[in-house]
Amino acid sequence: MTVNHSASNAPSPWRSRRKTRSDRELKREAVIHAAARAFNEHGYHNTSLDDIAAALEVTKPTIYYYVENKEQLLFECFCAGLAPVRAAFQDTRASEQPARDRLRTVLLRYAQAIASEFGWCMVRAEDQDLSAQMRSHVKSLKSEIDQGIRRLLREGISDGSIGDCDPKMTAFALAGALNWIAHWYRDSQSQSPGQIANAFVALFENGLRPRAD
Amino acid sequence: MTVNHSASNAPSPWRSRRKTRSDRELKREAVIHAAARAFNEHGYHNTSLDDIAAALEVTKPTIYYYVENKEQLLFECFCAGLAPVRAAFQDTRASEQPARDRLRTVLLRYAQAIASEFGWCMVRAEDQDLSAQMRSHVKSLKSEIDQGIRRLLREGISDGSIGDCDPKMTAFALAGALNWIAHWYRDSQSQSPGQIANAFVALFENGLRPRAD
DNA sequence: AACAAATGTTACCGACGAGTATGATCCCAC
DNA sequence: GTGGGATCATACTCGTCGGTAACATTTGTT
Repeated sequence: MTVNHSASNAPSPWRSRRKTRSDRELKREAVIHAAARAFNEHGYHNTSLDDIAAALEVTKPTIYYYVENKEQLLFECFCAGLAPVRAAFQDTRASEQPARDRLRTVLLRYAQAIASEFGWCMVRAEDQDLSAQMRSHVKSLKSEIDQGIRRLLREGISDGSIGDCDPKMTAFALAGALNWIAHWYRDSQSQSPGQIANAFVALFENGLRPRAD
Repeated sequence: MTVNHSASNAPSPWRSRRKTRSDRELKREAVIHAAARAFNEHGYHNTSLDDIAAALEVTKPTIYYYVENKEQLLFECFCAGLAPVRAAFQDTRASEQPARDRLRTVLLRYAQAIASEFGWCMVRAEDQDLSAQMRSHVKSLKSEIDQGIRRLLREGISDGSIGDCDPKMTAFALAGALNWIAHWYRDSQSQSPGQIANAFVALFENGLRPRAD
């Protein structure tokens, strides 16, 4: 399947002729970004490296000049999307708020990450498209997120800000609801990622059962 | 990637030599089932038709004798997994319970469907691996489920069994949490699909905020 | 016995796509 | 102005895999 990617906006750094020292890093990031867009739109297997190259107005070997292979491309997209989530966890570690509030901010940033161009890669990477070692690498990163959520839940149960629940199952439910955003969210949607996250957080906090309140 | 599928149990109807009239339909279902297992384990693109054939101790053209092409194979898996969910909706339509209880039973059966061998196909089908017309077909079926959930939510808000919420966002959150089961659930897990579904339903109904109750 | 339909197999084609060998070009240092 | 590294294109290899044509075998029917 050959696809016309010309619709992508964000012009590539190739058309502008300026030579900085960090030029290379910029271009490398542009490659990752283009890959993310393409994967997001057509899926990993339905995106050829020629497609990505064409989106950058470049040829395939150029891609290989900045990246080892297609697999690493997916991995880099995964990491790019994951970084802000890890940062969110880092931030909450310093906070003194009750765990439920810290969890809320983490989920908010998580939702925004999923709604980003890297969201699809974050959700779909690992599966079966990666080599053994990269898969385990991704797996450990994902597990880190999962454990972080579980920890916040346990802390919440301890400090009384969260009701009694199974941290493992609850973390799965939370992550699942958020990850699923990558399957239906599109930029042009009416709702912003922040609004979506808020709606989700409200649902998870209050539940569906009507409150006497 | 060539994979050894010999570990699959469920012996294929080919080894047993008995000739019923519905033999063909049995074999066809066995093909679908084998495909589902293979897709579930290695992903759609990483599963060749030779792999599926090998799992059935048969050769590739035999697959084509029962199915038009690989795409239809995925579609059939999707339908096979979806059938019990539609049945669940059908059943609730006759019920007189409050909407929250009807929703609960639907979610329970939905979770069990996702945890089945067809779960992976249900979640992952559509995306970009299908032709235009099949994709739209799958899309409408999925939309039907989505609308069904939204309707139950609205009815629950009306009859007072469900608190005020945005039906669209809530349906997305519910479906996402449940669909995600296909990404982490494995047969040998400690929790049964029913237990998982119960935990999820409890979470969604009561929420994380501690109840005065 | 003989034919026809149903079932499968062997052996192939053609396309696509990841990855590479080789060389062209451009820029900078000296 | 020249060598050398950085950057990128042309043109290719090569394996895989979906799909098919042609043939074999079995079975039910008359």
